[in-house]
Amino acid sequence: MKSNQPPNSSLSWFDQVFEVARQIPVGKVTTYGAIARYLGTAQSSRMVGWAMNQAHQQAKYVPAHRVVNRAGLLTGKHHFPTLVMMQELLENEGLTIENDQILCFSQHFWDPSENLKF
DNA sequence: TGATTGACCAACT
DNA sequence: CAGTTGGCCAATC
Repeated sequence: MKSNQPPNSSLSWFDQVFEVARQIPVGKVTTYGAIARYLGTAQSSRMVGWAMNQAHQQAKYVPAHRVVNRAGLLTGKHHFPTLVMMQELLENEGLTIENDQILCFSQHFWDPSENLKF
């Protein structure tokens, strides 16, 4: 263990993913690539998904259900306690999901680079 | 200790 | 037009 964990300065790239994910407003969704791109590493979108895997491990609540792939598909639903939990959560926030795909995805898409831009 | 995987995206062939 | 590979950071085997 004891990987290369930074002492206590700025958050790691990994922790920044959780920070951005927590900033997603209710009823909005974003993509792995959008978060990765916001952090400056669009090609690291795979790690965003891996970060979500560790999301439940974080002390802070991370709305991983609001993070989907570029096609608006609930690719990460399989990692939730129940397969329908992710869809239920999104539908509970006013979204419409059909066949594991978010309808009107572009309308509910929330880009951190457009809302969290400095 | 090194190699592999992981909820993706984009470019190249 | 469709299939394959590269890439990034961190964790697991």
